[in-house]
Amino acid sequence: MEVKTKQQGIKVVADVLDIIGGKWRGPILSYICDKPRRFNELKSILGRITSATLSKELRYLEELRMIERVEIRTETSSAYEYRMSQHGKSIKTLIQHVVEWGLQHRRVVLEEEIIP
Amino acid sequence: MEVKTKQQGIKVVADVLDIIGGKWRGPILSYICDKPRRFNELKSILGRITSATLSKELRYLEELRMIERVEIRTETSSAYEYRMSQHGKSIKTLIQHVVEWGLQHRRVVLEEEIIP
DNA sequence: CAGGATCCATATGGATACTG
DNA sequence: CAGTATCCATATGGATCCTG
Repeated sequence: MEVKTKQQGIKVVADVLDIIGGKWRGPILSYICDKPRRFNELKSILGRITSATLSKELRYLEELRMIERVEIRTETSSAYEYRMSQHGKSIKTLIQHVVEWGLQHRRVVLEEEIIP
Repeated sequence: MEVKTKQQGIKVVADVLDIIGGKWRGPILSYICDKPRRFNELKSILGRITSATLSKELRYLEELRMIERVEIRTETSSAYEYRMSQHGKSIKTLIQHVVEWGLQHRRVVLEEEIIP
């Protein structure tokens, strides 16, 4: 698979933006990336997200094969955690590229504002 | 400038998504990237965008220092074109990274669907 | 040709309340 | 703890009409 037309490239970019875009999906992925997280753990790290929203976003990221919901059983209890899928892990590098460019962007914009 | 906390990293990512996200900003940048474009040229390439929307998006990308609006004067007429700023050009590489990851993502998701 | 002004449709995420 | 169901607020982009 490769990009043959600009139209296709644009669609591929839109796919990716759908995954890391929106208000929460980027942050959620970035926290799960570090280590598997429990539902309420994510909820408290993320701050102002509601259960309903977090639930929806997690379902969607699962559907996209970015994360997996796994049951953790002990003798006495069971719990769930969310972790990156094998494929999901690969987005970490991309996010690093995004951050790098974003920092450069800030430098440029700030400099222009300091020395107009 | 560097990222010291995850919170900062998340903000930087949000900055970038604001630039290439939304329905039109990615496509607009990608067409201007190739070569300078006129307003109505963009409008017709982009297809279903209205003047009002295109106008808003272009103003915003200018404000972000991604593109520049330049007047082209001849003896008999004047016209405007939009071109990437020096800084704006640097996003091309990032978009390539995004496309590469996006293609990999498609491969993974499609394969899983073919062989469930 | 290159837009601005105004008003409107829809999608995203939020508030609230509830369940096993 | 880990969610779901329902309803709702706001933001993004669109439709339409107008201008120099």
